[in-house]
Amino acid sequence: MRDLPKSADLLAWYDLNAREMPWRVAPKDSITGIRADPYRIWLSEVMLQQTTVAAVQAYFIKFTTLWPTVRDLAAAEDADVMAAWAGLGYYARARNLLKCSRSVVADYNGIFPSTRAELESLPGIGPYTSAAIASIAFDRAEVVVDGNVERVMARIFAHDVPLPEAKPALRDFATKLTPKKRAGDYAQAVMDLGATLCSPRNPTCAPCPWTEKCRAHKLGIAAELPKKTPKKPKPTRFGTVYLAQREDGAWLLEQRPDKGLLGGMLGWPGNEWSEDPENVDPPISTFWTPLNGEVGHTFTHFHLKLAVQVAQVPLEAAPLRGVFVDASTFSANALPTVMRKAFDLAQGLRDKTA
DNA sequence: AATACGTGGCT
DNA sequence: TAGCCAAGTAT
Repeated sequence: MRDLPKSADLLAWYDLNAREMPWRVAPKDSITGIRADPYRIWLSEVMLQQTTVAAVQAYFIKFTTLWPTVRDLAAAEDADVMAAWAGLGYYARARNLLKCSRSVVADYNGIFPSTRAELESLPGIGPYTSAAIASIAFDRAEVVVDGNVERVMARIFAHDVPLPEAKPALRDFATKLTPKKRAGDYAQAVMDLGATLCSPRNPTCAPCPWTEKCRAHKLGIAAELPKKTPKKPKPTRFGTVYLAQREDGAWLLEQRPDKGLLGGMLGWPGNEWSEDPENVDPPISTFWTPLNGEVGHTFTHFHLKLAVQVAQVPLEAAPLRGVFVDASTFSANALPTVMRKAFDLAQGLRDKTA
């Protein structure tokens, strides 16, 4: 492969244009040997999995304020961590966050391991996150491959094999370009590039430090790459949730099983969501009022239309399922978004998808 | 290897 | 606006 782009050119761009983030060390500090806190890098990288920087910021501040160190997080109540994660999505990440923090405390004396292999053996840390932590927090020369890197490589090398088939080839390209020195800054530089200039829809090639070396730009096909195999259409599933409020204001909620959709999160009792749902007994025997409208929500692999029923129940009411959560303790913000939407609908708040 | 797993923003 | 997309991992 001739005329490869130079990592030094990208690093020079990064030194001037690095985006500020609460978990980041500025390039000038990184150059002088100041390293980011592995705990904060790990936490941010897990939060950033399939999630935008903009969405992560507030959660990161909240988590590091509540739990400044991995020991603090490991000692936290599961329910508090799940509630703090509510709204961020992919809840297995929060469950694995707890498992990982406890493993770091129990097996590594509260000190994050620095090698890629050790990191990847921890819950919730895969090939991308292990390489990101090892390079960014520990200055190891690991090859970091995420969606940004794949897109940038596909364009630089005008590689038109569709994803995911192209993954091995794109990783090989990334390996060729990754420098031994400042690998962490380089990784963050490619990701910044992908998030700003080399964006998915309308890449802004003029200011890119690698334009001249970019084969896709030369061919005028940057915006067409990477190719992707078409996705399957999402089916629509239907369901019903039951919102019961006791006379004293307490709400009837249920903790969902650890496995599966919204696993480990609090939610309203209801039936199983499917294309052809079966009826289920309401969680309390009482007079239920079906609400007008419905909650519309789209998950990764299906659309959901959710009917909502509400009831007021007396103090002595005994639920068949779930537990009453005190009005003083309850916060709709501790619910996953789809459940919060149902609450909002019951409160008469306007739901744009209803 | 293919599928399950959230959400909000952008076009 | 309906679909696409984001710093992936687990199974």
